[in-house]
Amino acid sequence: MAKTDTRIQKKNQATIMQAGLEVFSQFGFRGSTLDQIAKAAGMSKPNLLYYFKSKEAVYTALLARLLENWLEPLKAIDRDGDPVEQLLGYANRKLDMSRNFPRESRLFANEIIQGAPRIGDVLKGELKDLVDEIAVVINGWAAAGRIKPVDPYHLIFTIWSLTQHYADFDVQVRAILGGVDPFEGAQSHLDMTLRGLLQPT
Amino acid sequence: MAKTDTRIQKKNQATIMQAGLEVFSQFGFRGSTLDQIAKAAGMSKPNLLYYFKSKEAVYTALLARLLENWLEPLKAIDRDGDPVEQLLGYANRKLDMSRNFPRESRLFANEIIQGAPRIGDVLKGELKDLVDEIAVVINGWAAAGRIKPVDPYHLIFTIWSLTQHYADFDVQVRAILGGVDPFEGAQSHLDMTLRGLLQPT
DNA sequence: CGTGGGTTTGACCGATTGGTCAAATAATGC
DNA sequence: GCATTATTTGACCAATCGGTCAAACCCACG
Repeated sequence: MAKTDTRIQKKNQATIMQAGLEVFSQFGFRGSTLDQIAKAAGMSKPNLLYYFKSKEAVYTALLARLLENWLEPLKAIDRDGDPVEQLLGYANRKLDMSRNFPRESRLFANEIIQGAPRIGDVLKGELKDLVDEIAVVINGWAAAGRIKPVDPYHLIFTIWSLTQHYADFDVQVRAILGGVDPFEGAQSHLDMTLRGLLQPT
Repeated sequence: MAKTDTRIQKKNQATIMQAGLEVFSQFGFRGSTLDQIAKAAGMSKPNLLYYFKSKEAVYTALLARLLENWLEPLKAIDRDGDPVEQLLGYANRKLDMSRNFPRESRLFANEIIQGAPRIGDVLKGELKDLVDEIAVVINGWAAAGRIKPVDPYHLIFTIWSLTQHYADFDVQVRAILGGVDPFEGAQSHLDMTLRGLLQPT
């Protein structure tokens, strides 16, 4: 029953989620309409609802998939690696995600700005636990003198904001840079910022 | 004709803009409804439309007021002052705005994320000109060895993202910090980050 | 007072919203 | 080939959307 996903089912579900990502990331949940998503997916509204039982179902499916990819880089930090290398590697991975998946970043940003009504529990649960754990590691690094003493939580916020900014505020960044590719200079500037903050003198 | 704004007119216009800020900053333009705003303003929908001729009029009035306050701190940078002091002062002013006017920040964030359909011209015009001008000043500071050599544009983006993050992602920040006040540690961490990036060795 | 302006709102409008349903169509297994 | 199932959609629904309008209200000022 649950395993009978046809080729065509998989394809249409993927198409719908792609279309939903496009629309939701631009207008947020309440600002998006099923007609918009159906049109972007190239199918009729009833056909869309044949695969997802509601607008909310499309949205939560997108959020669920997103959260997996979102937490992954944080988990990938090597607690036994070189501190500066690990933290810069994490930041660069996040920056790559902003470059390659800007719509996912904006979908997430929209959800948070609107008060995270659907993922507040994840933030206070899984995400907080993960950050708490990393914070202990970072505090250990600082205590050992391997990085400068920093507040680990605000360090994490710093990395998040610096990287996601290029996806979420893409329009503004490009308006100011003119024709220059934002990600060209972003990476080296990000590295420089974090090195200045972390590297022991 | 244009000067006959009664006491009650001023009061109701202010009430409506307050309510509009509350609603728009949470749901964006398309996700907000006139009924919501009218209810938040404690008046009927036709009464609201007696003071603003459309939903769009409320929104653009809010954006116009916002943009003034938004550009002001950037203009206030003293081109002849101490570089590090001026840049840290600017960052701290922006952080104060995130603390004291988080809804304004989220209103702006919503508009940008959604592609800035109503203020794209301001971004590419007035804002870009202002940033270009500051960039020249910063490059001058760097050339004189008064700050480390940095890309002035990405430096500005850094300040924007670091400060606005605390308003725009407030829910996430508080979810992770638990009961701790975010702005407690934010300011010193921000200062440390920028000093590490700017201060010549 | 009372009257003329500014103010407020209930009722309503056409358009759009999320979602349903029965019927038509396409694919699949035998 | 044919029947069965999966897929697709036009037509439709109640609710909500932004906005209108005429009538009621209120409040100064003579």
